[in-house]
Amino acid sequence: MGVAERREREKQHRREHAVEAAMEIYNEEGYYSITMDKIAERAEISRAALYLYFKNKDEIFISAIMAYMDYFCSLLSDVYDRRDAIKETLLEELWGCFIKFHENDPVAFDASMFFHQNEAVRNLSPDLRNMLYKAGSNAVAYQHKITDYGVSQGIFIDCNPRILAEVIWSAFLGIMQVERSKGQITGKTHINPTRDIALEVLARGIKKKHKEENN
Amino acid sequence: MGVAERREREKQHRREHAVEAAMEIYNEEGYYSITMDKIAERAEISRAALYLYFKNKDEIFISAIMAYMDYFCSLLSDVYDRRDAIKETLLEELWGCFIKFHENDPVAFDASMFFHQNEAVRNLSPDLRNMLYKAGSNAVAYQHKITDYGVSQGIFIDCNPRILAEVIWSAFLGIMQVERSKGQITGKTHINPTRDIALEVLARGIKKKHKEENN
Amino acid sequence: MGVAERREREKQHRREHAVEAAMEIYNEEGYYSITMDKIAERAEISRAALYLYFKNKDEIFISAIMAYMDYFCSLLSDVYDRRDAIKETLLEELWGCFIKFHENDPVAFDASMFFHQNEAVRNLSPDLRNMLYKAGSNAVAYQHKITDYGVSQGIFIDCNPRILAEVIWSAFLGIMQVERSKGQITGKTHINPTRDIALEVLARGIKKKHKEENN
Amino acid sequence: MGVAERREREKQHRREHAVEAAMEIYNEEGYYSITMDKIAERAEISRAALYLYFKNKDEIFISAIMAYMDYFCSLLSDVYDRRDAIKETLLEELWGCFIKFHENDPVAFDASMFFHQNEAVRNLSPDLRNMLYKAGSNAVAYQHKITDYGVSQGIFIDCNPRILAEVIWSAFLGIMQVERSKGQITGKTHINPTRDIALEVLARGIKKKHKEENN
DNA sequence: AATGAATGAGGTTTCATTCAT
DNA sequence: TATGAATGAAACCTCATTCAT
Repeated sequence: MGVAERREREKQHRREHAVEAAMEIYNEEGYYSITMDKIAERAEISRAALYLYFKNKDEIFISAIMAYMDYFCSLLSDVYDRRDAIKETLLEELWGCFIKFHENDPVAFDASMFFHQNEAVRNLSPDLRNMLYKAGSNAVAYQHKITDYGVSQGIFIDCNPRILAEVIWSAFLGIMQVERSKGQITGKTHINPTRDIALEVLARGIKKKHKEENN
Repeated sequence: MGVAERREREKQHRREHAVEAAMEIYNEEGYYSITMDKIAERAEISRAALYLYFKNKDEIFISAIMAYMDYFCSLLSDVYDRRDAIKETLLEELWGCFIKFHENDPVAFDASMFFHQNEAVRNLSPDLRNMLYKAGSNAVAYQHKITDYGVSQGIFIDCNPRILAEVIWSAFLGIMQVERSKGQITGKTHINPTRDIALEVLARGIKKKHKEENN
Repeated sequence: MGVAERREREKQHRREHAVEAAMEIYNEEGYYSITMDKIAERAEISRAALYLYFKNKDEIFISAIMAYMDYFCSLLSDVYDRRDAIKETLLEELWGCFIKFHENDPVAFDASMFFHQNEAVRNLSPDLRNMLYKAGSNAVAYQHKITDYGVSQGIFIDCNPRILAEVIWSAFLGIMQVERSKGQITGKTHINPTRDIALEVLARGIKKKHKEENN
Repeated sequence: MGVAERREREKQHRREHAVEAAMEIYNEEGYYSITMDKIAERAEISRAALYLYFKNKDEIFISAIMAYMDYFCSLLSDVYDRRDAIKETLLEELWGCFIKFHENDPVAFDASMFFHQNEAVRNLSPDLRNMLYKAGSNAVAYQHKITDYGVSQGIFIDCNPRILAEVIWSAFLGIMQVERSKGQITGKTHINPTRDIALEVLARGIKKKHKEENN
């Protein structure tokens, strides 16, 4: 029993090692430079051993993404649960989910986005593509629920909540990508002023002003 | 000389054929599915001949992007030149540049963005990466000039124009990518409402209200 | 002692399980699709444990074949023992051995033939190849004895009994293989008419007609 | 033109080289020991070059088989065309087709049979499997026509010609396989007496005796 | 100038077998 | 005794690029 348990934990460790290795390579050289060879070398196991833990190359990557999407969903879920208490700062809280998601592990965030927007998804096996799609849908659904609430409560401007959610998402994505692309060239990432001003812009545009309301 | 000229023109034709072929493949199958073989077949040239016109595979793609970036710069330049006349709708005009850039050739737009944001850029030869960077900088510089003008004229909120330019750019990028990613999954692209509401949000957030100013 | 005995019996059980598993896979997917993994899974043993019972992969298969060859020899031996009583129908009885051998376990029959005719035998270890060869020789020897008797008794045409035995053997083999190959393509196996007519042809060709003799 | 022609011929040469190499390996080590590496080495080209001439590994082998099946069909077709002239020795002529087929290139004959009877066919791509199937059907059709004629003319015993064709085919196959398997073990192949006696047996069994007819 | 031919380098996956526990 | 874990060796295939003609 103790044996089985320890084994399971070790196995889990190695899986994680492999995933970390893959992520490091992703970060340093990009998705299409990931090879089983490189992962194996970094994780200090044989190439063949990787196939003990993962069915194929894609699964290594996807399994990391899934975990991060779950984390993101939990953030959103938390905000939604506290919606009545945080009514006044709903947009900021929502924005905070993205920020936390990103800051918790920027590389994993990148990777998640990479797979949601990139052509790479086309070449995935149907199984994995489906998993990915479901995880994505889940997160999107939570966002809709939050913006829906914001609109219904008169906190956000009166427009289709789905589209509103997309605008916020888009803005965040765009900012992160611009930052990332600059980071690639200059070597520095995370220029926070952009994010702050973006939130300000969003806030001005999305939130209904009380004054406006009172008129 | 007439001969040399004609030759040059023919050469130009083939280059264009190759570039178009590469773009078609990019659109249909994605960047990482482009192969010299496929380009050669579509362009009806031999694979070896491609190396007469381009130094290597990447150059084919990059040369297409360069041309489109030039077009984008010309759009921005035009707006900048008319800045005094269009002061009132500066944001809309700027936004319009993005829209035109995108609608003129969505595939080329995609491709441009792909290379600016994607890891692929890291694996480019320094030469090409430099060209790309310059073309990008050029466009960015124009955007800065426009937002700079907007801030200085009290049309936009008072914040770092560079960051403002990035926010606009980010928003547009984000929207396009969300649309594209949805297109990949649902088969439908270009849900205009998102773009419209995004502009509205941006406008509310970025433009200084006269009322606000007069107070 | 009781313990040792029980252990031995258990060991024997597991060996049999493994052999059965191997045969099932052979039947469903073919010899070259047999893997230690699949055998282990079906036999509900660990892959490593297979190496406790068998020296290597081939031995599993071969040991099954050996058992079936023994059964075949016993059939032939029985016919030979009754040779005087069944003189009149010697060919039919001989033929019947093949039929029984085949029908008792068509898969094992296939497997036996597979190894006797196939290239696979070349890649066996000398040890195993030898065992196989001896088992085969044994069966062949019995057949020779029977045809020898047939010729000597004037029941069969007067020709080298060894060759006669081979002709019968060949005919049966050929029929089975044609049937099997048709089975692979049409999904139906065992078209008995072929076998029946083959026997008729053989009988006409091999058996001396009494009339002929009396003339 | 001369150039293109010569190129084509050279290409043909190399294809043949590759096929020969594959066949040699087949002969020496068996089908499942054929690897692209070994073929390339023997044919004195690079592994990659093989993919210029053949789509994949199987195609190398199958293309050889197809050629031999065509040759076999031509033999059968010739016999059928001369059927009226050779009525008396129809069985011998038919048998002769098998003999020639086999003797023209025993290895190729083996290979043909291998693919028709072996499990290997299951793992073929549908395309190749289809080609193989058609070539096989063609040969079978010819055989049926010949036996059909034999029965209708009262040369062969009165039974289903399709089955008769199969019996002949089976007999030949069986003989060849027994010979081959002996060859594998003793190193000698082609024990002609077996074939001769087999023909005699078949002839006695299949051909209607004039005496029998006159009675 | 143009191209068919050739290939080196690299990538993913499979599997029989060994070994520490 | 039994097994989960690990791996070396090998197989197939792809593709950007070079080269002789």
